[in-house]
Amino acid sequence: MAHTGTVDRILDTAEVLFAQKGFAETSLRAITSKAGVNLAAVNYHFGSKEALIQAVFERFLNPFCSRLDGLLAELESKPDSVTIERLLATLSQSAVAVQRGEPQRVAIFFRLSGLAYSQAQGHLRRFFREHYGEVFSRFLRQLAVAVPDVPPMEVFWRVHFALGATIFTLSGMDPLRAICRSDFAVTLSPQQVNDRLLSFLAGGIRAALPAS
Amino acid sequence: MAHTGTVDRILDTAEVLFAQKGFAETSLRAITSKAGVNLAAVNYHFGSKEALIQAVFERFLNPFCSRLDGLLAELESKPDSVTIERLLATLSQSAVAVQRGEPQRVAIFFRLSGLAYSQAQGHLRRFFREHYGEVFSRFLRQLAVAVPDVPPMEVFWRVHFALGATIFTLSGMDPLRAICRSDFAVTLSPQQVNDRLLSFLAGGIRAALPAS
DNA sequence: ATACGTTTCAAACGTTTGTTTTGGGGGCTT
DNA sequence: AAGCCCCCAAAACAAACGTTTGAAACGTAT
Repeated sequence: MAHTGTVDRILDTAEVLFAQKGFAETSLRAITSKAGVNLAAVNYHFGSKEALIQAVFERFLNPFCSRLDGLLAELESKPDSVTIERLLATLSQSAVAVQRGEPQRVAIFFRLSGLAYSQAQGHLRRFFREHYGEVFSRFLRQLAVAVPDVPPMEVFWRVHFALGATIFTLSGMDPLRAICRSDFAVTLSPQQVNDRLLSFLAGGIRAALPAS
Repeated sequence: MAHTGTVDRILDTAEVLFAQKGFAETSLRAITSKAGVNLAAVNYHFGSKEALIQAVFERFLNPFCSRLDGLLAELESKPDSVTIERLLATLSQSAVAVQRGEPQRVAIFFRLSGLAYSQAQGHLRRFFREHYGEVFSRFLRQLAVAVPDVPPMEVFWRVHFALGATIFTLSGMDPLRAICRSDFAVTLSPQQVNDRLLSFLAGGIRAALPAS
């Protein structure tokens, strides 16, 4: 860990602080002082705070999406074995693969995604859709194949329901685990929480359609 | 609408602006100028910006929770007819009941809740738990009765999964409906989205437990 | 050793933020 | 009328923000 460059030290620190407190609530001074670099380094290397935020996302989403894209291409070659569980596992696997070392990196990633979604900053939503919209559509098409008895539009909505549950859960993973420990005297690992989430999502996606 | 007091004009405006842009991103000057009141009025009537945020939530959550509490008390008297669908409908009904007039008020409410959750600031989370934790526990107990084959701890987790899906969906209700309209040429009403969400949640809560 | 492009640094810039101050009007009661 | 209390308004306050500046330090190639 010693002797990493200024750019990476800024990204490492910003990623954690953004996830902890949000974008507007995290000042460049807090980032640079904790990272041990000069205040002006952010504007020098990234141009602006907004560009730094996007750089944090890119460092995560680029390897995640390329990995996911590759796995989805594999699945497309054998379409009869595509199930909800396998698709969700593919997502989970892609997220885990890009966290080099720290296991809590996935939680940070989803927490940031939740922030990006809730803070309806126009620039971030555009950024997401332009850069990663295609992979998302690909995943959506695969999922529609996996549940042929659910119309595509219903799949669309249910994927967003599932996305919300996922982001929300992984955003508040640690506080929720603490509540679970104090209320039920049971300490779940993040992996166990993940398993529970996945079965919930699969049940929701497969649920009976509402009587229209 | 004419001639409302200064306090209510501040609350009405703050509620909308907070939901649109977040707490930190909304300045007191933006609120007061749009509300047509003096800048100092916020600190005079509420004491601080933080207190204003809490006041916005209280105006929503107090009637909502008292209404929900009454409906839950009714349900407790006849415990054999308690189902997931009825409990979820009770929630939905309580939310709709406290929106006097504007139907979009519920969306604002959930959007604010999502913001409060994602901005993991201690003061809001404490505030939520202290003021409304008991009603939430009551709802949780009722739900555990409705699904006797799901252990209470699993119910706890699934409720939070459902909460995430709900907050996320109602937070981004309008953008999601726009995407649905452009991708599928179908315009869903908020009520129709709500129906779809409820069946998704019921399916998730009832899903098969993960093979531990 | 000199020159050059790149990176770092301390300092300051102009804005915007939440909050406080000061003073001036109504509407009461005594 | 005088005193009191609640509310409003304009101005000023100190602090924090993102950003910019100009010079110093760096490594490297000529």
